[in-house]
Amino acid sequence: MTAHASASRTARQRARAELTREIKDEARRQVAAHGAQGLSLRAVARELGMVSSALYRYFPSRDDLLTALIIDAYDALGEAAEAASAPPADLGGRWRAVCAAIRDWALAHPHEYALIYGSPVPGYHAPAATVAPAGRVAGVIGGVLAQAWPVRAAGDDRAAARLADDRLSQPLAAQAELVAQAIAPGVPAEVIARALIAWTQLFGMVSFELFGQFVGSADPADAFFGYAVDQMADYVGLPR
Amino acid sequence: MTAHASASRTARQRARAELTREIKDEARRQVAAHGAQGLSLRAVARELGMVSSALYRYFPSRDDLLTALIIDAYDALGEAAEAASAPPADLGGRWRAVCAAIRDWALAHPHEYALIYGSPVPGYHAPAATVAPAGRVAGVIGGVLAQAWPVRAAGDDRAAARLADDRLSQPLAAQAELVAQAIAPGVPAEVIARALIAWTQLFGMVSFELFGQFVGSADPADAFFGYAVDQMADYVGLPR
DNA sequence: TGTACATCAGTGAACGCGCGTTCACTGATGTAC
DNA sequence: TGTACATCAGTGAACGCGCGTTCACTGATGTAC
Repeated sequence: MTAHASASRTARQRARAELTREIKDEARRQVAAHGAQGLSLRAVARELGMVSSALYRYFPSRDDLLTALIIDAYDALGEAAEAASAPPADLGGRWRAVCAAIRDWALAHPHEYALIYGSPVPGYHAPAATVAPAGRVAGVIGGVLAQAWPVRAAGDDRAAARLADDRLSQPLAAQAELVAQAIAPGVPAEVIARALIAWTQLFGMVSFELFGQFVGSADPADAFFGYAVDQMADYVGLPR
Repeated sequence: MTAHASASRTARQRARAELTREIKDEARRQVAAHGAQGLSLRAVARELGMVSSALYRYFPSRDDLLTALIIDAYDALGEAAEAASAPPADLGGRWRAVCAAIRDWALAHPHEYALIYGSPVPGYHAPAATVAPAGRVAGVIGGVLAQAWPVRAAGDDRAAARLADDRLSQPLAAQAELVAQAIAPGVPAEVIARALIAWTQLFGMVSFELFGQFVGSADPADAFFGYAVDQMADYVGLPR
């Protein structure tokens, strides 16, 4: 093993990384066009000008390729949310920016969104490797809350009074404590419980918009989206 | 045409109605087991002991059979919600009962729930015939609000004060008015807007539970579900 | 630097499968007179 | 009530398709000495 060979990647390694990327890109294109079940190894190979069996050098099965796409989708959405939560703005502004980034990403990549937040693909079970990237968005929301809490605890606002009325059942309190430890240290369980509501509302709303459930009510959804994000900011105690 | 023939159904008509039902039942069983894409006309026919081409006497294509299942699923969920909203209980109790009924139905029929509230089946576009049954659940929620509003408008509670702070943008106000006209006459747009939030939160929460997004946080979801339903009741101004 | 060997990418053919849909047909059920 | 005809349900064979995955292979790239 020469110094050169160990330090830099061989041509083979570069080619492999490149092709792995191209396979995923083409697979993503197919998912974008026809949904998860429209992903076909043969079609990917065809499009890339290779023989279908060659793909097995890169992904051991169709499901593994799908898993890679799922992880990438979680990562892409997580990255968008993280970028939107970057500090310059005030805390309420960051919450709004994160929500908008999530919605925008979902609207721009509807089938990838469906891949991760839609109904699970029957017969496919997400392996453990998808758990960490799936948590990135939750981490961003937790981060905003964790920054907001000390500010709020210092003040003596209306919201704090309302919060005191919340009574969490024992199991919920325990779950909320664990969530706080994981993504929002120092934030009380009552706030976490409210954040879980905001979180489910946000994704419920985005899914409804994407999946066509707003036809006849909040369609187009822009106005309602902005309203809901503001209301939820208020609800979890973020400044307007 | 004899009086007999016109009044009662012929054996043929009875047989046809019966078999149509059996085909849908078997199709539903397949969707329950393998999801929407696991629905195969050939497999349905096989299970019913007939030849696959015979199904075309009952449904002109696979998509039409799927549409029938979707309509039935909306109707089943709508019926469950309607039954739960029946009067004896107080208004807050009815809201809770409706939410619980929706969740219970979803947990009992996860794949049918996914059929109607999950990601749309790619390549399949729901025809107009699905719109009316899809609105039944919304109608139930609207009904509870419509009954609650006069009671609340008469009293002079904290919630009414909070409501006055809500400022709806013009497009949202217009959409909310239309919704009110359709399912909750007399209820102000501000309450409708809040109900839209409760509605998306409810289904977002149910979908998250079903699709596995609560792993690591609100799992099992019972405690959180009860909490969220209470919070949302409060939020839309229903009595505890 | 040059040679012998090991590793790996990509090929091409094949296996075995299930699917939706069409079509000409047989035989049973319903209708009109 | 009985007969002639029309309607309709179900059959069986076929069309044409695409899929995931395996396997023995060739030839290029990388490694050790």
